[in-house]
Amino acid sequence: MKHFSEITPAAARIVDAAESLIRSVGYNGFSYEDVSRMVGIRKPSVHHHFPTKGELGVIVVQRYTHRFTERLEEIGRLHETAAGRLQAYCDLFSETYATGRSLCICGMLGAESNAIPDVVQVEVRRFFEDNAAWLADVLKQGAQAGEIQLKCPAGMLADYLLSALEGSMLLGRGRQIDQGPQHVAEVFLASLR
Amino acid sequence: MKHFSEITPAAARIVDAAESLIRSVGYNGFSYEDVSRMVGIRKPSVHHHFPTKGELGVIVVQRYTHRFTERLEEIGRLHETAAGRLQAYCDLFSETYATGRSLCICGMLGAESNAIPDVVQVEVRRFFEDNAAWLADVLKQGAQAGEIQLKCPAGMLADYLLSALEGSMLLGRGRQIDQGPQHVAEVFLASLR
DNA sequence: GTCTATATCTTGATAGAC
DNA sequence: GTCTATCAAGATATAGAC
Repeated sequence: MKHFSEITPAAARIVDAAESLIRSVGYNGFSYEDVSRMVGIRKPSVHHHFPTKGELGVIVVQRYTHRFTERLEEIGRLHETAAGRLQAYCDLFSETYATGRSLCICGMLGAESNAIPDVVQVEVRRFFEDNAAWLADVLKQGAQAGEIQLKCPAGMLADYLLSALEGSMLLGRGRQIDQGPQHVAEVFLASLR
Repeated sequence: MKHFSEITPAAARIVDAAESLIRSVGYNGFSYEDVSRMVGIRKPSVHHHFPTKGELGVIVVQRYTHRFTERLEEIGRLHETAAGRLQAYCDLFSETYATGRSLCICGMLGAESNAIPDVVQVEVRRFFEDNAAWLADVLKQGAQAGEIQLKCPAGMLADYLLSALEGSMLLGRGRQIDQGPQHVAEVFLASLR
């Protein structure tokens, strides 16, 4: 299987379509036919770039995780305080949800975990581990600097915040409302003061 | 469409199977063939009880919501304090997840919201609204009684807790770990003191 | 309530030409 | 890189017998 960084422009358009479809209807909710329609090519042309659906799924998640990681690094550079970093992190989710009630790719695939190829599942897991570790780190640094007070272990709080963010998107979509992760940062940060 | 309370024992076994399948692989992850295998009858026999998949989905969610509501009433009777009620509420989710990393039916269907029949979506929405209202009520009563301190509006906190619970199941499954909603009550209640 | 048989469509995937 | 043609399997669903 090729690496996501080596894909051609034609393949990238397919990955774009697949990413958008997974966000909206999930891995088991879209087909090669859907992708081909969105990109404007025929089904076998999609298979030419990604022989199996599993390979396509893997590339989608790998590229997503890579881009997300870049945003995390950017947040680290732009914000000095834990509160600032956590707020910016939550904003990533708010912005995603604000775009047509889009879910996090890995939130969607996490729910579908039992019904997707193992190779895709592995990538989803990596995304969550990376995010939980990054959040725990931000919380620990903030506590050491005396900016925030941790009433629970940092790892537990990190998991908790990530859960609330992913869950708020799921809830918002399920309730068919525009209110998604917008309040999560507010409530979470209030609990650290 | 018939009401969930009027289903025959044969139909109930089909609903059991469908509920378990939705929990595990989602609405778009199971087929009538899967149901027929689990129940031990043929596909057309499943259609005899539930002509369309949408009708089956509706009955699954209606029964689930009804049972869940009964548990909420029970919690109201058994526990006097807000903390006790919230802890018992969180335990409902923990117990579900502890059973083979099962998700909440409506958490799963909330994610799949864009890819399920409208009639099912309506039921999912009702479940979330009911739960959010119940939680907001518990929080309000607890605050009035002076048991807990609300740093944010009750409705916002209710949504937040529900998000964290649903999200923690999704996260746990995505990370393939047994740790699910167990810590949510702990962290949430700590933030109210 | 359950069955066999069947219809119709969609799905993921391949062969081979241009 | 894209196409037409094709396939085998699976999906939802119906007809009609027992």
